[in-house]
Amino acid sequence: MLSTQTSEIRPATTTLQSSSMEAGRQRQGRLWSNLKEVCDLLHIPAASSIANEELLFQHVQFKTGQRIHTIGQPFDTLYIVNSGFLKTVLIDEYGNEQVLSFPMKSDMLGVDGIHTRHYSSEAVALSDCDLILLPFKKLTALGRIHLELENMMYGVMSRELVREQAMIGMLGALSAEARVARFLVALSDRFAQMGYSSKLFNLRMTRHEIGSYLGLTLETVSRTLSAFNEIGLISVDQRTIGIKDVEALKTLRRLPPSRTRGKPAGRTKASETAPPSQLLAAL
Amino acid sequence: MLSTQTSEIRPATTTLQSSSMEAGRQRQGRLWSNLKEVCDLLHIPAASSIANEELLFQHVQFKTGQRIHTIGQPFDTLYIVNSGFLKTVLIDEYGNEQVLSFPMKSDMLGVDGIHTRHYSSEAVALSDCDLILLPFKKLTALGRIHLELENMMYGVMSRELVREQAMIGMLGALSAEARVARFLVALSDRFAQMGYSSKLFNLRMTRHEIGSYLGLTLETVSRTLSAFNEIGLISVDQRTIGIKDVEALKTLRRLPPSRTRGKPAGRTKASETAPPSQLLAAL
DNA sequence: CGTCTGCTTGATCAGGGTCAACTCAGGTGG
DNA sequence: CCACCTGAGTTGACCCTGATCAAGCAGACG
Repeated sequence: MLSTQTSEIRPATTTLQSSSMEAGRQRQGRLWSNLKEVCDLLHIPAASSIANEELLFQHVQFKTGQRIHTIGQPFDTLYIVNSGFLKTVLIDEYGNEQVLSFPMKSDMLGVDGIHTRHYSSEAVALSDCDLILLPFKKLTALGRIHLELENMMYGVMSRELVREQAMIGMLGALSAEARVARFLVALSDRFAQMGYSSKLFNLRMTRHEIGSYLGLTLETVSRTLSAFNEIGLISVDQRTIGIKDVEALKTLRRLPPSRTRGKPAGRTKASETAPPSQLLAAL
Repeated sequence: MLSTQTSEIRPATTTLQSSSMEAGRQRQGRLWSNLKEVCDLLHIPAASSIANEELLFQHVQFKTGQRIHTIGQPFDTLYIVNSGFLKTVLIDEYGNEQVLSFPMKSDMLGVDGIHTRHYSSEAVALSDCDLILLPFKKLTALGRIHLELENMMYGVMSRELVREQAMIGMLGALSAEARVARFLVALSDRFAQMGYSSKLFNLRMTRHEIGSYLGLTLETVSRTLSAFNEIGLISVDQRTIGIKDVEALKTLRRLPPSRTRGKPAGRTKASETAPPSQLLAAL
């Protein structure tokens, strides 16, 4: 499913269209990347690191719907997304899914497995994907030699932590409209930084998955998108989203104008700057 | 602002009541711990590590209400809680607080600062605290020599990540009653593992802070505690909580019996096991 | 002794969840 | 090639959980 729009980079172990690859080489019919390429992908300097051709990391392809790892499975490798889109989910005691993230290019997967030595979440490909394998042991050993790598590791984990903190903040304090709005903005930014259009893009996930991610029902997501569409903030056509008014989406405030406030004594005096914007009064 | 309580780092150079300290030694009128003590505190083997007396980490005391670090402040050190209770908070664009965690003994603070080199959250002492300073640079350098330390670092960060994932799952899927119930169970477990009573303990935080942490209002928290009290799950007297029926608290299911479900095709067939328990019908 | 902060409890309201009907696109098989 | 089926998405009607507003109380503190 979704294969129509997936497209994306598909190294297909068979014919290797190196054109679509930013980096990589074949060996034994598989694709490999060296340390420098991995660093580039992660946006880290990789300064002194020699483009060591002996030090190669294997790529692996997953097709839409395939599981990268499951909950409880023994952990031993991290993954970097080279191309494609995924979701990570938690499964609760009743078998319900809770989406935790939508990893895409340059994101790292599997970090949650380090602690208990078993993955604590499940990762599934939402499109055909190309991932780079990073055997954890090997990686930490390397980190001791190439300090940029070590920094990268700490940095990536910290970044992930900050991301989740922001997520908690959002779930704890924002209205449904605000959540959806920020979700769209975040996606837009992400696509931009991957070199795609930030104004027009395709959602790789279902309304249900978005809802799970945002702590909402799929109906609410659908209704909210429709509402945004009606007031001209975006255009919606199935999975295709057009961003019309980023600023409005960014500043869209929670409807409950307070809560959890310590002292309204605005810390950043920027408090009252945001426009009143009862944009969604139309609802 | 708030300078009354800020004051930062106050190593209590004065009288040193070593009684309340589990480990540490004086030097220049300050308290220090060696690597082994730090490892013990974090529950990591610390096997080969020599009880290196040259390698000392400084303690710092904070009084109730003091700020350990603030958002945006340059990052250079991590903290381990040796004693006391804290909260970490995010401040949104309107000055509202969002509680992220309630760190206590053996928890690590400041990890979110690694990525951007600036703390992205604020930590405040909810009681008098004793923290151990871990200069990040020094720590990573040490990690390259003492591999247990390195492991510890990755482990702690991963653990924190898993904790936040669970938090996201909770905020995204559980009812108010279930959140409060799980919060109490988690606290109970935590106290137990610190050697305190798991059946009777004092909340170190206000209803408001609990509410913020759980994504609820203080009124809802208060009402829920009262309800638990009435049906005999717990006893409540101000900040003092007595746990009466842990099991009920643990299995207390979300009231909305579904949502976010992918396919009811129960993965773990344990789906229907939990008791129907409309425990709170009394509400 | 007045004030302030934390907590409890009640009354009211609405955001968003639930249930349900319907449309649409793609895939399948006769 | 088309009928049929399935899953995604949209939309409406209804209602419940939990937020909001408000009043009152108790302990801490100057």
